[in-house]
Amino acid sequence: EATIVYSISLAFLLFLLKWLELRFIIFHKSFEIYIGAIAVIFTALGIWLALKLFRRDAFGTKPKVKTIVVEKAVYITNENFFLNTSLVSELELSKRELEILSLLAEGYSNQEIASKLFVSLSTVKTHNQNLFEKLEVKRRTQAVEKAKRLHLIP
Amino acid sequence: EATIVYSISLAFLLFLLKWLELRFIIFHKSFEIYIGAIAVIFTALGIWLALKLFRRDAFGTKPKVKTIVVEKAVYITNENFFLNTSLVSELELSKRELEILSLLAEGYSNQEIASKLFVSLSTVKTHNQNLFEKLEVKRRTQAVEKAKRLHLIP
DNA sequence: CAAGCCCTCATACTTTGGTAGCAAAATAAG
DNA sequence: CTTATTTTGCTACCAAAGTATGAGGGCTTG
Repeated sequence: EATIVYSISLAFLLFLLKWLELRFIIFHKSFEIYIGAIAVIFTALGIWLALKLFRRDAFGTKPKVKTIVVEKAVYITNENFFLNTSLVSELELSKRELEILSLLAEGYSNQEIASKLFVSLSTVKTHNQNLFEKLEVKRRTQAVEKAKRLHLIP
Repeated sequence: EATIVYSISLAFLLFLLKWLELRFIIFHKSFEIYIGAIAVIFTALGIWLALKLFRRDAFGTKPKVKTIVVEKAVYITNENFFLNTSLVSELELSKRELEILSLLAEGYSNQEIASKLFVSLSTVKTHNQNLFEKLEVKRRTQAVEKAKRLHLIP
């Protein structure tokens, strides 16, 4: 589109030049002025063309690289729970202990846990003992509270 | 700066033209070609100047819009806890019961709760009974789990 | 004021939980 | 294979939690 306009403009200008040539042929001394006029006109044409072709706003202000920073809220809930593994190793909690910890948090009794894990009540009690000692608590309810707080369980 | 370059370029080109004029004076027939060459040269100069002046990248492509999405972690903690009041009234939980429920969640024993609230152990036990019945649970640990799940406590 | 609810407390009893100490398998690590 | 850790299990005792039932005082409301 712009190219067509340019072509037409060019043709028109060449025609204008031809006319000027005929008209100012007598002013042989002003040949340089003539050339200068052409230079100026075509420079302007070039500038206009550049602006047109590259579809810039006529003002040519600052670079148009807009940086839009969008803050996306990521809600951290139980859904995206990640085990605090470093703390687990620090407290030297075993797999089984963590397993039992989860079941404690879900409100199961020792007997229920024993049944679920196919072990005896004694075993669960032993695990509890070790668990409470490692977590430095006295009761299962405290263990659950602390474990949740330390992200050991969801 | 660019203006200076332009001026110098213009001067140089005019000089070149003068030289060309002298050299191609014999080719009188190619006067139009000469003019055309000037037109093309100055058009190019104009384009270059426009790009230079308005500090565009030479490619002049589309405006670049950089969208940076920053993921911001929003931790859902006690801070944005709102009591599920409708559920409280639905379950007919009293103030005192909710109070005790919170203390249960924090891992306190019945005796500790009694001391904190300046009531007897019996009273706490009674509250617990009513609480468990209303929440339809059997143990304090289940009560805490359910209460947290139902947003009755943080 | 009587009815209803909440908070309080008590007794007696049952169940569950927690402590202490010990020890045998199973598994992992060297 | 040996050593260390984990998992499992036991007995016995004590502490805490939970159940059932009753009851008195305070407060609100029809």
